[in-house]
Amino acid sequence: MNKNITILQIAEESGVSIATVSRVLSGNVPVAPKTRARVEEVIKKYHYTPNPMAQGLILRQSKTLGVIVPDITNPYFSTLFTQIEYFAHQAHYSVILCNTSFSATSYAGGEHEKEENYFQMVLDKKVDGVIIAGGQIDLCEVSEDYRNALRHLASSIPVVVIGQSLSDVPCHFVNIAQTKGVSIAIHYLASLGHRRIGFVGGERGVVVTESRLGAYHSMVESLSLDDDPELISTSDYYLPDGYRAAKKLLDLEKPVTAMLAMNDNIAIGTIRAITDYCLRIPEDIALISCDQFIDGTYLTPRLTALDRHTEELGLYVIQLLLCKIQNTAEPALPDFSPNLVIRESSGKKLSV
Amino acid sequence: MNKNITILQIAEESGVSIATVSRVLSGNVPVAPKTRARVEEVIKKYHYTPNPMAQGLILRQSKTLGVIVPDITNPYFSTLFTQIEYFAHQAHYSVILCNTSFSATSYAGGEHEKEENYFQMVLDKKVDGVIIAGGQIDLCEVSEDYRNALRHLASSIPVVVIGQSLSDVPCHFVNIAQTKGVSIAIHYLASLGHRRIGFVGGERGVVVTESRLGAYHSMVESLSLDDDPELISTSDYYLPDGYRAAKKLLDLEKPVTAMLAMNDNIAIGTIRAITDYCLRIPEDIALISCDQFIDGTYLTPRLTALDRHTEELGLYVIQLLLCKIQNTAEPALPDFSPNLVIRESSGKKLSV
DNA sequence: ACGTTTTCTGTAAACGTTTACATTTTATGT
DNA sequence: ACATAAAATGTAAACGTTTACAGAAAACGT
Repeated sequence: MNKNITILQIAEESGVSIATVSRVLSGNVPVAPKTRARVEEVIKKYHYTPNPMAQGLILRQSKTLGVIVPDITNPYFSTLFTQIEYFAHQAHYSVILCNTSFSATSYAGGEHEKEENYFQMVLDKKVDGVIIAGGQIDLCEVSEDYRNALRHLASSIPVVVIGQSLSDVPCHFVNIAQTKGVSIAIHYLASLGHRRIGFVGGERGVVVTESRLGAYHSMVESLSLDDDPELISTSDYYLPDGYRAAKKLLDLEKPVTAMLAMNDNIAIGTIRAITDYCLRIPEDIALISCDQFIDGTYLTPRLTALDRHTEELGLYVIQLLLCKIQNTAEPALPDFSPNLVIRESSGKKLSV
Repeated sequence: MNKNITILQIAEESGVSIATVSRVLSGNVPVAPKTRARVEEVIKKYHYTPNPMAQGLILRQSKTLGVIVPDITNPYFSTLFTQIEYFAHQAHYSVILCNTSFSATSYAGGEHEKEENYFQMVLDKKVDGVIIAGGQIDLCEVSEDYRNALRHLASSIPVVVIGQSLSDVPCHFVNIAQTKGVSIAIHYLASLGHRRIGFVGGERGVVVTESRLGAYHSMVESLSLDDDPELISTSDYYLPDGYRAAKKLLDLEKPVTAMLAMNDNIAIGTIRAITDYCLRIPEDIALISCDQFIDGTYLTPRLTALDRHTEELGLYVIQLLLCKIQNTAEPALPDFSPNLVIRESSGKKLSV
């Protein structure tokens, strides 16, 4: 709508060539103080900033990043994004957020856009780098199409992926061990005297679920807890799924005394289910959640949960990406071991 | 990292001029079918897509939109964003998400970036349009700086703002009445026999809070309910705030029999507080939330809440913005009246 | 005052497109 | 077959920058 003011007009108004204007803008090139002052004044007067498209064209960079997540409505991803965006902005990058799939609740029909399309999109957009979190990378079996698309993307621009490493794909994979948290939680429950611990929620075929299951099993073995396939009740990651999964556990002949919920949504569903069976938390059933996005302090009961350090992860991946783009030294990998925040829901030591 | 393939190479390989290639790309210009086929083949072979910077430079558009929100971690904004991004993507726009402030919990220190800076940023980025939701616009008193910045932004590109109208600012303001929902909720509670209804949470000086307070008061008057300033317990919008605000109401000498929580977070905090006082919901206190982002079906108790139609709002604003950009007819304003989803927490008719 | 170095500034090409205009090719009517 | 109209294609300018290179001005030593 408004006339766009260009470097040429700045040049004319300050009586120099466009090259000089460009030089005062760039800052690190010698230009006579007197000239610089004059030009800067005119720039200020018109609030001039260089057209990023023209700049991008010649500099071959867009100062734009892509972030690809499945569902920004999920607190895990929005927390991650918040960190990414903050530090990107500090470094004068803006970020395009790509939301590849709708959560079933947020859009009638639960439509999905193929992630591969978004890979191509950010490529076409000429973003300077991409961060990918969640989606197909979280599946144990990644499709060949996805693999190829990711390889293609990563061979053009720096890509940081939060998830399992894929061989032959030149991304920087940041893989957070999901096993430690589960071990800590189970260990804690066992220390309180629990022998039958239910595993609630988490989709099969998803890396997190499977590795957590692995940790669950090895803890069950090493602590000689009840080893019963019925104690595993997986489901999707949303609230209603958790509700159903928990019910399955409550219908067992030999009841569980503790449950490990795969995330806060599952935990809320589980609370609902336990209450429906007129049981109390933690008196009848102890509960621990593997995430803490909702502040467990204020849930009823106050929820014991694992803190996954999502903020630190976000900071790390954006730093990593910027380093890759600017070819500087990579930051050290922080310690992402989760810690257990103990509240009400896990209860006290069982009296035998 | 990879060699970029340009229109020139496509032209050479298919033995035509770059103009012809450009024409087959554009689609709506006559080009001999034989030529078109040949060129298309080469394009496909190289997966060529035009450089958006070069295109943007000459076409004076970036096919990029800006969305400015205070906190993407808040389900209201992430739901809104999901819709916006989906339809933007369908229309071949990508969207830059600007998160102007950190929620106190998501970043140590709770830093804030001035929204005005982001206004300038999207302007510098040459986005084709902007959607603004939340932030200063939600304050009853908008600063002059903000006003000026917004005016400046809106005089350059199409801007859709979800919030109160500001005179002399050429934005399209979408203002959702917050009063209706409150009226419905209070009316319902009154119909159950409640006379002392508490107002929990919501920051003073914020438009939503004040207009809801207005609705509250007029309902209290028209239904001759207890009119007591002590029944109003405002606070911030986060969970711990709701907890504190609810406690204040519970400490009253003459207790409330029902509470209206300003959103789900407040409601969860309120549940926690009521439970801490060893009171039951809804038997002792009925509760209604003004939002429903968490699926109230699975909370304990199942939460009665107002559905604000946030998805529809998202769809509407993105449609609106695209229409403004493309100069097509505006969509009709949908009916955003919230509806009350009645569940457990509001209870049954009081026995007198 | 004059050559020489140093510092500053201007010219012009390049980035990869789109499109008005000119030109060539093809189709049409006789 | 030929003039003419219609259709397809090519040429070149333009979009707004950055920067290598060249040229001008200032600073310096004698």
